[in-house]
Parts: sequence; structure tokens; C-alpha cells
Amino acid sequence: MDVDTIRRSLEAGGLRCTPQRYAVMAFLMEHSGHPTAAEIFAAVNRVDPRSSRGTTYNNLRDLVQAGLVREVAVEGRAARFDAKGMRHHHFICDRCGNVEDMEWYDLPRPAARSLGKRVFRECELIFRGLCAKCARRQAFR
Amino acid sequence: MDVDTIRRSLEAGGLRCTPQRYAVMAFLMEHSGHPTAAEIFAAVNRVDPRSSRGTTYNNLRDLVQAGLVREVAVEGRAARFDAKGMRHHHFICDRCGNVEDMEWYDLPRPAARSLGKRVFRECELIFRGLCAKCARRQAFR
DNA sequence: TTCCACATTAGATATTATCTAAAATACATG
DNA sequence: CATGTATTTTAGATAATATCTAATGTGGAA
Ligand SMILES: [Mn+2]
Ligand SMILES: [Mn+2]
Ligand SMILES: [Zn+2]
Ligand SMILES: [Zn+2]
Repeated sequence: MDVDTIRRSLEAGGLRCTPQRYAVMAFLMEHSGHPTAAEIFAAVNRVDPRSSRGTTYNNLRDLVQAGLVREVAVEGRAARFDAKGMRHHHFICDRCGNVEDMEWYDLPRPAARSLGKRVFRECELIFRGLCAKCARRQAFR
Repeated sequence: MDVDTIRRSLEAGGLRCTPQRYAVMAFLMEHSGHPTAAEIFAAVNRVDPRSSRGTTYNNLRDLVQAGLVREVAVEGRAARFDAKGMRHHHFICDRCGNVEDMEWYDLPRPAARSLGKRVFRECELIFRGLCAKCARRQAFR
């Protein structure tokens, strides 16, 4: 991933380009999985520069607020993160909690009537079931 | 809510009807909000019988596994729960994390092609934005 | 080069959830 | 009804996840 692309997306989000923040953003853009904060912390520290756990959490919070990163809450597990690249939905495994990307398709906006005085921002569609790995395990018992 | 209805739904889920478990289920059926485990614990202990925090978590886990209760993970906040009554979607407030019910409508099943070897169970649609209360606060600044 | 708002740090702390092992009990069975 | 047993409850410890604090460092505008 191009250094300037990342640098510019941070600036576009009103965020300074620090080595630690850059490392978090770069890692998310280069890995299409859905790592947890702990995994991101470990990964960016495997290379330079040294970043603290607190900073990793701070930067993830900032990147989410800036709209560059999405946070996916999974019941009973650590939150997962992905860079907002191409639009997509998610599949979450009932058994192992893995989050996988699913092809995007448009969703009907909620009816104004059912929205009431709420201010709508976005829809998120989550598919649930068993991931391929867990489905295979299930079949073998 | 009828005592026997609750008792029977517990039995249908393969769960013994204990006073503590009954109290959790009854509370969820009688309150259409989306309480956290801590709120449920406090509420069922305000009346009899005394239930421990651990038991509240155990029972919520069991009720979710039995398909009687739904758990809603909210980023950065405690999980919330609701009894699975009428089908509905959810609106989650960006600002205060409140979970509100939204009218149900059917969703297209994911295409077999994009599902791959995964085993589909259900779709969940989440609307995001500002709840009525937070939208009002936002307007006043 | 200087300056300062913003960012980072280590460690403490808070919040949420699970585990443990001993005691209690729901309920099937006779 | 009485009994037996698998399930459930309990208090407290522990684990997992996330945030706070206040001292220190720095990106980048000017
Ligand atoms: Mn994704
Ligand atoms: Mn609901
Ligand atoms: Zn899985
Ligand atoms: Zn709100």
C-alpha cells in the first residue's frame, strides 16, 4: 500500500500522521482479515516502531471516529476492526466468532414513518451461521 | 406475562425452571428495552429471589443458546439482551449506544455463490444513527 | 527553528465476563 | 411422597477487554 495514500487518508480525517497511527492504518489496509486490538498491537510491534497498548486503542478509536476504520462488535469476544475500503457486509461465525467479508448489495432505507425522530446514518447487514471451517468440523461428528 | 407460558418456553428450550432463570426470562419478556446483564441482575434482585451475578450471566448464556433470548453486542459497551418475541430489526445510537426495536421486513438470503461452504442461519439488519433523544441534543448546539 | 496542540507512554484502574468447587435444588423415577 | 442425581446456584477469585492518568515527546504549521 502506498505510503502517501495512507498519509493522505489520515490527513483527510483530520489526524496527524504519527508512526504508531500510520502503522495501525497500514496494517489494516494490508490485511483483509478482521484483527482485534490485541492482534493489531502485536503485529505493529513485531516490526518497528514500538507502540503501547493504550496508543493502539487510542488510534483505533480515532480512526473509527474519522470514518476510516470500522469496528465490529462480536458477542462475548473482543471487537474487530477493518479498513473501510470497498463496501461490504459481514458474516459472523456462531461458533468461532470469525468475521468474514460478504459481497455488498444495497439495502432499502428504513421508512421515514418507522424512523420517527431518529437520524439515520447507515444500515449494516450481518449474516450469521457457521464459517466454512466450523461447518466442516460440525459435519465430522 | 403468564407464569406457565414462561415455564413452558424454558422447558421447550431444555432448561430447568429455576426461580433465578425464571426471573431473568420474565424480566426480559415484560420489558421491551434492551437491558444489560448488570441491569437485569439489579432488577431481578430488587424483587425476590436473590440471584448472584454469575447466575445471571449463566442464565443469559443458556437462554441465548436455547434460542429464547437474543444478545446484541454494542461496540465499546456491555452486551444487551431481549426476549425473542416478534421479529424485528434494531436501531443502535452512535452516541449513547441505546438499542431500539425497528419494524421487521424480510431480507434477501445471501446468494449461494457468495455463501461458499458457509452454513447460513440468519440475517440481522442494524440501523445506525442518532436516537431521538440524541438527535434533539445535537440540534441544540 | 520554534512552539504548542496533539500524541505517546507505562502503569494503574475500570468494566465486563468467566471460572471454581462446594452447597443447594429441580424434577424424573419408583 | 421419598429418593437419587444431574443440573444449578453461590461467593469470590480470576480473566479478558478497554480506558484513564499525568508526565514526556513530537508533528507540522508558521
Ligand atoms: Mn470487513
Ligand atoms: Mn429488540
Ligand atoms: Zn467458525
Ligand atoms: Zn442516543
